[in-house]
Amino acid sequence: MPKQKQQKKPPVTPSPERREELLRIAADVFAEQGYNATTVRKIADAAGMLAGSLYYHFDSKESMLEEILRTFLTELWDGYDSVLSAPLGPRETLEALVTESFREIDRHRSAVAIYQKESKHLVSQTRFEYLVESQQRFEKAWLTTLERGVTDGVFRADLDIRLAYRFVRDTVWVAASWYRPGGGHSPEEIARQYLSMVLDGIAVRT
Amino acid sequence: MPKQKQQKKPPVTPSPERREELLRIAADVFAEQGYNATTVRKIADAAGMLAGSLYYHFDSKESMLEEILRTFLTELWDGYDSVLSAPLGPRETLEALVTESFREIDRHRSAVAIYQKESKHLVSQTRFEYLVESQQRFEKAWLTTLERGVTDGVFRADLDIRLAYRFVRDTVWVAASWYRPGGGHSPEEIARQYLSMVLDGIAVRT
DNA sequence: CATCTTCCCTAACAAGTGTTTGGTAGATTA
DNA sequence: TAATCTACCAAACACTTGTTAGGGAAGATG
Repeated sequence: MPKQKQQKKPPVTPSPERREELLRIAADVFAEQGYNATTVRKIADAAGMLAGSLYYHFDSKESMLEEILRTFLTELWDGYDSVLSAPLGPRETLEALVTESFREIDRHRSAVAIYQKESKHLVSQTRFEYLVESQQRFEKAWLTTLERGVTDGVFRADLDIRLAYRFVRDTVWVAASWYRPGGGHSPEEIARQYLSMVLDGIAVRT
Repeated sequence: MPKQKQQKKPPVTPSPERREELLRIAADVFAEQGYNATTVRKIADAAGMLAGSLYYHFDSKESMLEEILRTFLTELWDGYDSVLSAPLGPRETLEALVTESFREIDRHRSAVAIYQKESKHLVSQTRFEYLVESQQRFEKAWLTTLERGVTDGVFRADLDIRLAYRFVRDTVWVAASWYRPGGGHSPEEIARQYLSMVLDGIAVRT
């Protein structure tokens, strides 16, 4: 990171559509090569322009990353909140959350991959504090649902609830690393299969 | 990557013990900050020396990464091979593989974390071709075990076997991202709980 | 027509990158 | 004691990095 001066926005007004398009391209490169391994020149290449031209649209490389992750999380919580505010039982809530997660993976595959790889190093920067907040809401939503399920007798009571949380969480989100849209499985179909395994296990019932 | 000339080893002979120690340190930094974000100066700092001094022990930064991953995979396959060659039923094989995996996470936490984050970009380089080979053996071992289980009637036949494979695989290895040795749970204890969830699910049986 | 706006290019910058070269303090060996 | 070896330092190297400044082509607007 060579320089860093003030961070005032340029007086010019780039079109939001072009911004979105460039962010989509940048997200794909970030996801494939990793944020740090991705140079602005690679992004510019993929967009068919030169490195400096990106700075007509964005303040910095880091701003692109932030906008990608923030857009994703905003949309994610739109979906989650509507699920969580619905009058569902714990099992139905879990099913809806998992399904919604796979839909988000389908829509924001690259952003999810970036989030998983980079969020851990980013949370220490004040600029990315919203990642921590989101993560806490996320954990609370899942833990509450699991606890509710145990209380209601629909989830097993003999499990470490925090371990179960991480189990479900990781199970769902790592799918972004191999999932490819249009690969025969719809998000709903994958969600169904995953839920079948998470809820009932892969062993035959005896 | 500024220069790159011949790759002949130095005529000097550094002690293997010191090499191992430095690799342990490097692995920790790689795992925490990511390979690309880790500069050789950071590694040297953590080791209490200067950047150039590392080159007395290693050819390059990439050599360190390769040796870390290769050491890990070698030991991993030592464990896996002894499990796979044992006369076990499919369920017992799966249990043993999962347990062995958590033991490896316990022993090579940093290497596992590095492997998960970086292997995807590395496989395209000829230097890291052994990663692909390992991954193929890995997939074959797991798929065979799962198929054997379906044939024997101990695993459910109504599941997409490749989805189940990724499910089990990811479930196990992402644990390296949060697992901390000496954190109350032994590898065997975590394996037991994970197996309970993977095999029987988290829902109460009705 | 002239002016402005949008969007990109050219060309450079300063800081940071992995790596090399030559040297040297201290222990080990002859 | 002298020679050798081990493990490091000091200082530079060629190159890459994110970023900036100034300019210009094409279209929209007056």
